[in-house]
Amino acid sequence: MGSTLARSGIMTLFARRIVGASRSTPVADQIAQRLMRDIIRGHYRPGDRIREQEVADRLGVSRGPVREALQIVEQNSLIENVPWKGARVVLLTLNDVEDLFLLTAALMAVVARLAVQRATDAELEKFAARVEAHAPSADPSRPTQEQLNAAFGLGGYLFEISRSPHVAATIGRVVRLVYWQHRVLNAVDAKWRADAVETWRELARVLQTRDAARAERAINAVDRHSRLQVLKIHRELGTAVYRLFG
Amino acid sequence: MGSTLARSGIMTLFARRIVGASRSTPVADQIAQRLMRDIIRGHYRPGDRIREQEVADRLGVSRGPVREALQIVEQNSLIENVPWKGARVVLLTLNDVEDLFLLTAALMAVVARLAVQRATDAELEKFAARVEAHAPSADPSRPTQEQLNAAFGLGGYLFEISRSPHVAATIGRVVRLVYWQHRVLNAVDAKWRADAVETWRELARVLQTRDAARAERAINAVDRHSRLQVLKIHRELGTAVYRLFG
DNA sequence: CGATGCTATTTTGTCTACAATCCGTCACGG
DNA sequence: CCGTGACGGATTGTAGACAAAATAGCATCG
Repeated sequence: MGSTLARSGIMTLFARRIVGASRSTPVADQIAQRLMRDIIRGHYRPGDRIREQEVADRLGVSRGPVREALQIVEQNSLIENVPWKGARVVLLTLNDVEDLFLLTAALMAVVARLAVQRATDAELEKFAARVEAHAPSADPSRPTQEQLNAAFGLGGYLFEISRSPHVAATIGRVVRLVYWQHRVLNAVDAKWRADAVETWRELARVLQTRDAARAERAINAVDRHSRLQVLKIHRELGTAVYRLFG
Repeated sequence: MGSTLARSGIMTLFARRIVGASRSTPVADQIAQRLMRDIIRGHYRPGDRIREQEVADRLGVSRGPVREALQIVEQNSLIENVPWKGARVVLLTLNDVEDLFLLTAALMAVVARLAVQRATDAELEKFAARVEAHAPSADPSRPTQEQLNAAFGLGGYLFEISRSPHVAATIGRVVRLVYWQHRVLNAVDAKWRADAVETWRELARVLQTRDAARAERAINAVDRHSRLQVLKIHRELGTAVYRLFG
C-alpha cells in the first residue's frame, strides 16, 4: 500500500515518541505529517476542503487511518473539523497571526533560556554550523520554500538541544503556523532574507556566551524581521493574502 | 448509543470550534474529552494501559471513534500511543513537571497581558465574582478534586476573556497537565488552599487596574504555591508519586 | 532449577459496508 | 421573476469483520 507514503523528514523533528520507538511509524501519524506538509507547502490552500476519500485514494490507504490523521492535524490547528461537513484548512486572520507571534515570542524566550542552560558546547557549535550551512537558502533568488525549510530545520534543532519535549511540542505547534505564514513573503523580495540569516548567526554566537538575557533578546530578533513583514502584508492585503498560499 | 456519553462541562472551555459550531458535537471529540476527564480524575492512573475495546464497551460505541479520540488525547500529551502496544497514560517525571511549570509561567504572562488589554470591565468583575464563588472549595476539608475543578474553571474563564483562541488552546494543553499534577496535593493538607484563593483574589483585583506588569506578577503568584508543593512532593517521593493518582 | 522456544489468546491496525447528513439542482407556486 | 421545498448524488459517521503483531502461558531442553 504505502509506497506513496514516504516520510516527510522536516516535520519529524517535532514528533517525539517518548518511550517505545518501535521501528514502524503508525500509518495515521505518517498521513498526518504528510497532510501538514502538503498544507504548508501549498498543495492545499487556506479554506480548501480536504475530502477523506481523496486523501485515502491519493495515499493508497482506506479512510480509517485518514480520519485518525485528520484529528491529529486538527489538534495542530491546521484544519477545522466541522461535523458532517468535513475538514477545511483554517483561514488565519490578522488577529490570529498577531497572537501567534505573541506566543512565539514568549515561548522562544523559554527555549533560549533552556538552550543556554542545557545544551552542550558541541551542540551549540553544531547549531552555528547549521546556520552557516543553511545560509545559502537566504539567497533572494531561491524560492520561499527553501527559506521556510531552513528556518524550520534550525528551529527544530534548537528545540532539540533545549532538551524539553513538552516545550518543543508546545512551541512546535505554534511555529508551524508561523512559518506557514512566511509564504506570504513571496510578495516582498527585499533583503529580508539576508537580514534573517544574520539574526540566526547572532543567536548562535550569543547562545555560546551562555547569557540567558542576551539569548532571549537574540532569539526574538530572529523573528522580528519576518514578523513585521508578515503583519504588514496581512494588513495591506486583508483576506486577499490567501491567494499567496498556492 | 451514547446515553453514557454525557458531556464533561469542564474541559469544554478549551475546545474551541471556530466557525461551524454545529449543534452535534462529534462523537470522537466527546470520547476524547471523557477520556481526558477520566485520566485527570484518576479513573486511569499514570502508566495504565487504555484498551480500545474496553473504552468502546464502556461508552457504548465502536472502536472507530475511540481510535480517533485516542489520537486527540495523545496530542494533548496525556497518553502515548505505541504501535501495536496501544495507548498508555503518560508517566510525567520531575523534569517534565518542572518544564510544564516553566511553560505555564511564560504563557500565563501572555494571558495576563491579553486579559488586561482585551477583557471588558464587566468580564473582569465577573471573574472576581467567580473567584469568590469558588472560594469555598479551598476549604481544606474538601477533596482535592473540587479545588482542581475550581482552578480549572477559573483558568478557563480567564483564557476566554483574553480573547485569543490560539493562546487558550496552547496554554490549555499545558495547564491540563499541570492541574492533573495537583492531585498529589492530597498528600499535603496545609493551609495551601486558602493561600491559593488569596492569590486568585489578588489577581482579580490587579487585573481591574489594567496594569500589565502587575498582572503578570499576580498571575504567576497564583501558581507559585502549588508549584512549590508539587515539586517538593515529586522530589521526595520520586516515582512513588504515581500512587497518589488513584 | 532456570532459560528458551513454541503456541494460544488478546489486542491493535486496516478495510469494507452501510446509515446519517449535507449540498446542489430543479420543479413548483406565489 | 423569485422564493420555497423536495429529490438525488456526494460525503461524512459508525459499525463490524478480518489480518498482523504482541503478550502470556506452557512445554521442552540445557
